[in-house]
Amino acid sequence: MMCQLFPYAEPVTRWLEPEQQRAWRAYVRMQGELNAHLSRQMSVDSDISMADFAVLVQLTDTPDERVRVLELARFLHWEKSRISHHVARMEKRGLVRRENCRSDGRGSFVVLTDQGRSAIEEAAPAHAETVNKLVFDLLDDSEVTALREISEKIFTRLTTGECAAVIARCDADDPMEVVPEESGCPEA
Amino acid sequence: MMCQLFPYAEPVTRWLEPEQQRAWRAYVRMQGELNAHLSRQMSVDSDISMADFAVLVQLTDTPDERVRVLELARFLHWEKSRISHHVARMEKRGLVRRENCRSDGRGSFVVLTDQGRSAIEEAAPAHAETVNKLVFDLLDDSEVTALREISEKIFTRLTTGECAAVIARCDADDPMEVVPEESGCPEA
DNA sequence: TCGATTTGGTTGAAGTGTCACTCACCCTGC
DNA sequence: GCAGGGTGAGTGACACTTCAACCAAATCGA
Repeated sequence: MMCQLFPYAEPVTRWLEPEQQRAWRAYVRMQGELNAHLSRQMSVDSDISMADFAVLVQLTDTPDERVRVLELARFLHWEKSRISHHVARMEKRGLVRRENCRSDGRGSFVVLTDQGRSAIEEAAPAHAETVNKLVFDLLDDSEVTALREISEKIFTRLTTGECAAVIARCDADDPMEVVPEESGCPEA
Repeated sequence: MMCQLFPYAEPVTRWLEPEQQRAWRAYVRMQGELNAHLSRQMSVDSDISMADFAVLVQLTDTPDERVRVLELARFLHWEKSRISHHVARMEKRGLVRRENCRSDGRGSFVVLTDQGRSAIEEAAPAHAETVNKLVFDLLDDSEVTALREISEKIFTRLTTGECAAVIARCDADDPMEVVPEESGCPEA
């Protein structure tokens, strides 16, 4: 459809209804504030960032603690250049290390270092505690379920059909894994 | 499960329960993807960013389309240096203009320009349409309400008591929240 | 009245994310 | 084999965010 911007071109914009408007404003502000708070808390409790944490979680979730760069990008839904830059910075700090892939000359692995492992082991408990304090201590079971369902709906919308096509980044194999994973371990 | 990363340490970390875990992962991924999509769409539909949009919304919401710099920071929950830098960039692009405050020699106003006004008028309908398409078309009334309530709870938690104090940035007079003083001054 | 402190705002440097581009390698059809 | 296209990954430039330091005007306190 064409969202026309010109008054004479029959705008017919679908603005938000009042309750939607309230919900949207509330969500946007909460989300911004929560992100800010989680990052800040993470860097207070440890010397890694949320982004570092996300990378490290993926690595520790992998049996041999090594992941191909693009696979990392797909897991995290990051652009490959972002991964590349970020891994370079993490490597400089000793959290990970790169290794060549023998079976594919183009590829390379990101490998967890001892320092990286201890970094995430230090950060994870505090992060989980923060998430509990800021989110789950406030929500009853039905709200937790609602949060999950709403999030899944929107996420699915974003990663299927036209939206996914627009993204068209690294979504080669995204099976929309709603992996229960059932562990209680920290997350990304 | 071997999630006890500090088996010998007594802190007894509160990990997330399985359903919380699922909800959290879903939320985090949704939120990241939604942000990315909204930004991308905004810059496709117009030549401004989400940050520009936020600033312009505040300006158009104000009767005389001029706001003091720090007031802007408080509304948006941004740091003042962020506002300062961002306004500088927007000024360079002609979206806003600075003006000295005559009643307070230190202060300055950010003023909407014609170009800024037409920029937001161009961007707003498409943005509303995007939000509808990605969010509200998928949710029924009870879900919208749930989203608002959950968001408000978390936001309130973030902006009251110890959390707010930790932030301690520009929260002088935020109309939204009443910060109870009783929490003392948590420097840790 | 005058120094001390607070407040409004800017600046510079460093870390981060994105875009567009490049390079090297892999694979397929011929 | 080998040309051409696809894929894995890195790079540089630029936009954005944060932090700490700074400046000048305003205000406070004795």
